[in-house]
Amino acid sequence: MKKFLDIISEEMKKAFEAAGYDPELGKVTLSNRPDLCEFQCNGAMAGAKQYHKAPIMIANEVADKLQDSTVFSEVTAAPPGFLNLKVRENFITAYMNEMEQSDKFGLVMPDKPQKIIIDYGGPNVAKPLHVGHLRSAIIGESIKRICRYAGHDVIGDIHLGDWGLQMGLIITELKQRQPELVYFDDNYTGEYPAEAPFTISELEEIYPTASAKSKEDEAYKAAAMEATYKLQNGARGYRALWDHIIAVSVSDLKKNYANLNVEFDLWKGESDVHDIIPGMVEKMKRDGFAYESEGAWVVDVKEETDTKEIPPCMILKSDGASLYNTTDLATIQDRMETYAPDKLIYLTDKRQDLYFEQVFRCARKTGLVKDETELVHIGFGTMNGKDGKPFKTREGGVMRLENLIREINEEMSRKIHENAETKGYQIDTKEAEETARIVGLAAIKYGDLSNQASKDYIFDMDRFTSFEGDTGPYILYTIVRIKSILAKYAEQGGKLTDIVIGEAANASEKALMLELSQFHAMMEGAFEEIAPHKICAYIYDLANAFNKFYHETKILTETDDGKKAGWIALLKLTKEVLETCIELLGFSAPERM
RNA sequence: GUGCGCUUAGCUCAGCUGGAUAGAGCGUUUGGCUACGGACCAAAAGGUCGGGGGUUCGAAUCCUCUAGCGCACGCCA
Repeated sequence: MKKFLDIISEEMKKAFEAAGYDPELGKVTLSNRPDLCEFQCNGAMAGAKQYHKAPIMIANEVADKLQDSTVFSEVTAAPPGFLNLKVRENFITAYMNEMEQSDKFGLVMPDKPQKIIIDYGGPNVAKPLHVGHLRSAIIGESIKRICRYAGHDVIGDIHLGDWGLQMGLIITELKQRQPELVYFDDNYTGEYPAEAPFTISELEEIYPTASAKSKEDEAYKAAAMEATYKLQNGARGYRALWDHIIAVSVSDLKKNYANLNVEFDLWKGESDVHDIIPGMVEKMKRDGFAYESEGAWVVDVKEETDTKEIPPCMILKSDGASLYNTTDLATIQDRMETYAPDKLIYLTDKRQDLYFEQVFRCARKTGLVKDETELVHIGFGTMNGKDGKPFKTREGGVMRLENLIREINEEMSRKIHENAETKGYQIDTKEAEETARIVGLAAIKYGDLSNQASKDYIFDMDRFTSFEGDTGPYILYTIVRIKSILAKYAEQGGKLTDIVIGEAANASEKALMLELSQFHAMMEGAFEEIAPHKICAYIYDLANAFNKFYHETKILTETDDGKKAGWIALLKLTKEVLETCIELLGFSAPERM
């Protein structure tokens, strides 16, 4: 169905045309003076110059044409030339009922869905997730869901760091600790054990140890580099060991991401494109794009219109080894060949802006992607502590993600028990724990997503976990409250199906409907601008509109059954929209809290 | 040095792509509970939108200069 603003704009455009003016002037926007009107049109002022007429005269003429409009109940011209609008109750109500009956509330699906690959997460195997991985996961997951909801064919790829020196370091350390393992016996030809010779916690301890040793011990570092080389060039035992490392690490990662409600469609990594790198590099050399510079191989990516010097994109280091760029370029090639996406979206720290500019230009120039393939880098800001500096533990170290989640959950759990106590109801520990997990996740995600992704933001535990104000828990509370009313209504024998929203009886009810009617425009904006924070802003407004309506309206005690059913229908639609939105943000609401 | 980004209420953030009196939340002050869930609602106070100049009927928004802060600038990822 058409966006509400488009429908009423059409009505306004007809009026401009009927009055003898350019219909394009009839664009209607939300009112920024809710005390005066619901919607407004500023076209009269924009057209004043063109028609050599005072804007108020134009506005008056247009308003005249709308006096018996079926859309507007009120059209008034206000100096210097504003058109102040109110829509008819039956008109907005019909729109509400159409939303309720339509799939995705009537959101228009694209004629031709795009194939979109989103590259987010980006953890390294054998290293625990820390707070630095949080934003990529949260924002990426939400963008994936938004694109999918908008009707596109979306693939989320975690893009594991699974092929670099870190793997050689781990292998080297393992060899030092357990040299007797068959993986290190070059003459071994039998099957390797199915069981990994280490657990995830051992693995997580091995890497930092090895990394520290390599920084102090040259010989150790050389051994690690050799191990990396052997692994990448097909040493059987190392490859078997690598398989174990990946398996142990990935199963742990899956568990951690599942706790965040983050799911990847693909678990590909750097290792998957290792084999196609030589061919890709050769082709770039052959096609004359790559040339040798200071011993390394690079591709020029500067353009005439640049206001700054863009350094060339390096594809091979002077020692002949590949680097981050090489892997990313090869991954682009692989994705184009395997999935032929229309769009590639990357989520990383915004400090990589220039880097991705180089990679994208290089991919375009060397023909890895088609001209029409969109390459997008979403650079997000840093998550800072209350002091405005990058988030750290109390001791000053990097905080592990699971510790952060645990702290949030403990805080949530405390509040839930406290609440149950003041409200005087029993809550068993298990339910409290589960609810704390759900609400805690909403607190973290909403706190992150409600800010513009590109900006740094301050992670404030007290603020995010608060049930008041612009927070995840407040949104959930509103949903839970609606659920509670709907459940009571059903208990009293009320039907939740085949009910129709009635005409608004008061201002707050109409305001709620108007808020609901903005869903489509908001979703379009969130998708086009890849901006989850727009969803947050919307549901916050929607929750406020609902709470105000709720406060003024006694629903269950209403004696007019038709009226009551109409309100229930409106509540149901509100709940569905809210739940859809939080689903797109990547969290959900509990049954009670 | 060059480039990019940011600067809006005491604090944390919006601002629908140029419109009327710049909005929320937290905090502060005040009012509303036999509760369809008060984790709510209503109201007050709080601003030279970093600063200067320009574009025009009209600027937080566009242009320009400038200050402060952050970040990035070939062999890390």
